[in-house]
Amino acid sequence: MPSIKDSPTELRHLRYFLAVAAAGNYHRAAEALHVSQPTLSHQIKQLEGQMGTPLFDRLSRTVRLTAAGEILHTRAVTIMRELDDARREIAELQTMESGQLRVGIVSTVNVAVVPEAVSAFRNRYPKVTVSVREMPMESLEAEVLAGKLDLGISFISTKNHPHLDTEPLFVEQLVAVLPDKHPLDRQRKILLSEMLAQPLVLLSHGFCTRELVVESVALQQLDHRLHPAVEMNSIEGVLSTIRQTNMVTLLPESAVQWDKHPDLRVRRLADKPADLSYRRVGLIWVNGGHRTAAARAFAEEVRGGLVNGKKR
Amino acid sequence: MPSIKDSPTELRHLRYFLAVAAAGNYHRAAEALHVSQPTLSHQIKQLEGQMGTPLFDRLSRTVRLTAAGEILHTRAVTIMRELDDARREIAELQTMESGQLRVGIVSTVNVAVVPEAVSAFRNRYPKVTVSVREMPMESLEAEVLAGKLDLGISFISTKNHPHLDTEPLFVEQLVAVLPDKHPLDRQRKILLSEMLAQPLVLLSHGFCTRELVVESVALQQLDHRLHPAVEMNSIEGVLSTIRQTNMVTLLPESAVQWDKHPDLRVRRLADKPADLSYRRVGLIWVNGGHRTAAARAFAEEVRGGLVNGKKR
DNA sequence: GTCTTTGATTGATGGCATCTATCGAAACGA
DNA sequence: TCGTTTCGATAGATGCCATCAATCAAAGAC
Repeated sequence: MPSIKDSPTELRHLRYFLAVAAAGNYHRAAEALHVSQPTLSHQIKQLEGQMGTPLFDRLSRTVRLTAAGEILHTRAVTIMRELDDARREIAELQTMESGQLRVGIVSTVNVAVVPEAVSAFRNRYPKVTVSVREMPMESLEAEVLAGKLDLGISFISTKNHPHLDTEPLFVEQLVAVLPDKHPLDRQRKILLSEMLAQPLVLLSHGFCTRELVVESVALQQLDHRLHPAVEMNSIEGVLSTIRQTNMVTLLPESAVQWDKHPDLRVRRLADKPADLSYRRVGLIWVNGGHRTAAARAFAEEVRGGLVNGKKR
Repeated sequence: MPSIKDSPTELRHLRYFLAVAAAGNYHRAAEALHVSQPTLSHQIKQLEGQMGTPLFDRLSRTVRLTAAGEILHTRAVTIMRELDDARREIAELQTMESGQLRVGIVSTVNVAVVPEAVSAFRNRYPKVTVSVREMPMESLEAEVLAGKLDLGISFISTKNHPHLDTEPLFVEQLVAVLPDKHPLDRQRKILLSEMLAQPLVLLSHGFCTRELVVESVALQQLDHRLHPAVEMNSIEGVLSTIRQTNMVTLLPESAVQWDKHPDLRVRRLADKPADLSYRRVGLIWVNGGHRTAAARAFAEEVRGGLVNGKKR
């Protein structure tokens, strides 16, 4: 099969064309381009063939653009500038002199880890636009997969989507929260079963932290059914209620900035770790995908905000 | 010398890149491009190397643009459109669906030849902008040479600029112009010397038609010195003066639309042609230059307006 | 006139885009 | 769970074509 090759226009043609137009002279243009003059002649002739008309008037001592040449010249200049711009823009993306970072998180990590990381990241890379969106774990996975998020911080487990790479950050486990001078606080150890025997204030169903409590109970196969005395749909509400009613609650450790509540007592449960439900919180990346420089830097900030897998 | 080749970006890379982005799949893109899939892989990898970052995320069943890929994509689309536009614009120039025609003329040809040609040209190619500038012969030559005019209509002689190609159109020679019932009109023949014996109305010095008269006198080596009775600086003025004073004048034949002046008598001089100065009027092109389609078409109109080298 | 400078032409060469063939991974279907 | 299919990546061979050196022809410059 005699392949009909008509050698399409290449950027090389335009580069040579622009050089000749600038030099007004094949020899000097060839010199500037570090190619031989016959090469230039050949390529320009080829370009003229592709355009269907001469681009230069070969006068005795100089060459000059024809009308068609003028048209191509303005276009070629634009084309070269576009390509340069693309290169510069991409380079800026890598050095994070521009670009955006889109992070999706589940609400519990928004208390300390993420705000700190965002702050540090913004200080270091002020030109990068940061978007942090709090959302349910499922949407988060979907958006990371769809490329709408550069990075996710979510719960990770063995049954995460196979196209997602995960990296554990810390373990989120239940702590007992007691008002000051509560009787349980006098014990050296507090067990989950002891907490469940108390009148409890819990978050409403649907909150993922509430589900964590449910799972913990199920894990211990306690015959207690979970009977919260009060249900509320905000963490702050739960905490205020505890203060004023002398009741207690169970919350994930990282869901609250405890130092803002010095009047409350926070105690780890003394059950064996295996007996406690907990969730690993971690980074979520697309499996084969390119990790944005900004996303990588942000992940580093998040890791840096944690020591030995615990906050601070 | 081991030449350090870093294979610059070519349009081929962008074409392949766009095809992959559009297809979301190397194999289908390769099919659409009529190249093999390994070729695509190789070229895209090369482009990614040039950009310094991956452009596609290779996911399991599909490929997707990275952030850098998105940036390059918008630029590449622009680049391809620019090139297409250039091609289309140049094609329009050739088919005269656009463009401009810049003609320079000496004033004598502006009477009949040029207006007719302009009219015919505009009817045939209404999309082409026509610019006709009347100017002295010297400026005209300079501007044609400088590429500021596509075509000139001027006097031509052996001593025209060596970088100008000329094509004779017609010969402009002196005619005697007499008012009705002037005594000279009764003669079968009128000689230049007889005209010079009359009281003459002539154009002022500086008009090229006046110089033609001077040259004619010099050519015949008549000892007459040229003593015009009246000098005027407009042809219409000369003609009006003749009507009212019964004087006569000498003018180039093609400088006046004689049918607009039925009351005047126009007589060729009966001298041997060699004795008469005359000017060949013709087209002037730049020597090695590209002749614009519009200019060629206009030249054809001019030629068509003349028969046997005479008007009409 | 001679010498220089211009772009065009010619024929040879090697770099690189392209091919075929193959691999390995992953998704899908039974 | 095991083929089967569908991805993209890789390896080695091939041939087109950009490139070069050498040369030519024309036209200024002196």
